[in-house]
Amino acid sequence: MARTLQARIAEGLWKIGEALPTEQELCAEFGVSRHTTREALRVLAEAGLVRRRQGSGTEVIADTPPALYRHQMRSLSELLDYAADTRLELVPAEGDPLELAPEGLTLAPGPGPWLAVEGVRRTLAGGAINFTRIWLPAAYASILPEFEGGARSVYDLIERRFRVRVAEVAQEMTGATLCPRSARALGRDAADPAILLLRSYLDAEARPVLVSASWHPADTFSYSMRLQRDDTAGM
Amino acid sequence: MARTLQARIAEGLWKIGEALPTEQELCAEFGVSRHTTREALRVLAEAGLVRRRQGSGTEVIADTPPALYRHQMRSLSELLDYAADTRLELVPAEGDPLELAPEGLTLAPGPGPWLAVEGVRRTLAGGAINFTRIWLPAAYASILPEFEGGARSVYDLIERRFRVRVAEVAQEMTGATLCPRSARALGRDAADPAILLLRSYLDAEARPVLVSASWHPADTFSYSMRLQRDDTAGM
DNA sequence: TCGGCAAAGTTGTCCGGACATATTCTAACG
DNA sequence: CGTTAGAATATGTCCGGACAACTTTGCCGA
Repeated sequence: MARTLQARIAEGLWKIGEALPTEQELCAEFGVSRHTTREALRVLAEAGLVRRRQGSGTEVIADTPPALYRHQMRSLSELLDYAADTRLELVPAEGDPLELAPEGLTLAPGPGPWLAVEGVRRTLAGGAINFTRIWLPAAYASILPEFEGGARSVYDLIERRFRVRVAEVAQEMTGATLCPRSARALGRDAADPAILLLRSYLDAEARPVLVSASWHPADTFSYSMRLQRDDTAGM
Repeated sequence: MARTLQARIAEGLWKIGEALPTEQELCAEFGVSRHTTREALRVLAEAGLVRRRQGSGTEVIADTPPALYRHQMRSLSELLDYAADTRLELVPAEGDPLELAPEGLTLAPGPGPWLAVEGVRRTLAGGAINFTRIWLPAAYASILPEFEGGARSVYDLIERRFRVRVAEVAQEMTGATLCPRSARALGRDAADPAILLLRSYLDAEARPVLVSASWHPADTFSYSMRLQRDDTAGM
């Protein structure tokens, strides 16, 4: 039954934004109980094709199942293979925070001014991994003294102290060269090739909670991920 | 009820690998109908905490909900921002396929020999994006004449022709330099910095369907992704 | 001892009903 | 004409039951 309904949606019998027949009408058409109809609609909702609202009805929100491949991880520390045993020591960045942003990074003018801090992420043995610069709303500045660079990350600390919640992370990698500042911090040449990794941590309303940039020397950069195919259960 | 059961699993009342009480026993303990019990177990199964098997019972497979953050995409072409308007022309690679594998890429000895093909991916305007080398089991060689480099990708073609299904993609990016072969193809210097992207397309039994490596000049490399937090529905 | 078969146990699917809750519509009232 | 209270409508949650499908177990016969 779910397959039949999906086929109908796919061929446009009900278009996106339109309402599906009510549960009772579907029961009558297919000659099944409400339980069976609800199960079919549940599958469609889980596949992201319809949205159900109590009292209002069932609306089509997509005509093809989205998200065929997914990459999932327990925590953001798995985003890069930052082993848990790395340290980051942060100091205030010199200069205008907005001027320090690399090309490609736009700091949306938030409710208040931005604050920039920076430092080198190292293994416990002391080897440099990257040079990181973090921008955060100045309202969150009070967490910085608490940050020891150990287990917790800056965004995690902000989430706990300020009752905000990161809902989405946008990440971009580009090829670049080390800028003078990062080259100095890493003990390398400013012209050395590097991978620049930009990240924006956004809350549910897409307001930035934290923005970061990290420069990785190209010869030590590594990133891996596994994507699993999602067989839109039940259909 | 689902929350209660999850709490019990989290505190180790039932350990990973053990069986939960049967539906009937849970009904008796909570004083609810089987319908309600099944709904709670369904939520746990959806969260990835238990696995249910008809006739056998319900087994604990994790004590904390996995996958807090997920990255999902409609198709693998979104893996890299290969706009749809790129072309890849492949020719057989010279030499022993196994010898051509870059460091870090292991070609598992499959049921038969490997075949290697290679080429340059370009925009329709002709600009070079990367140099790609693809290894595939020689049994799939017959699809190569069909590959025009247009809309379809090689793995898609193999899926359609040979009734195999890619279940998982493992991807790794590392900093590197262009090798002599790729430098020649791209018209650059072999010492130029590059990002080497290795991908393995695996079927459900983790057998490789296709393996690829692509060398991207660092100054034109770009990759972006968005991760969404997943609030383990219903709990 | 081993294989096969039946029985018991467990989850999957389906039925029909009842009430709760959220939304939308409508008609009466100010 | 605008507002509001209530009715109608829709989905959410729950009950109790029946049978099907699959797995495991144990008994029995070869």
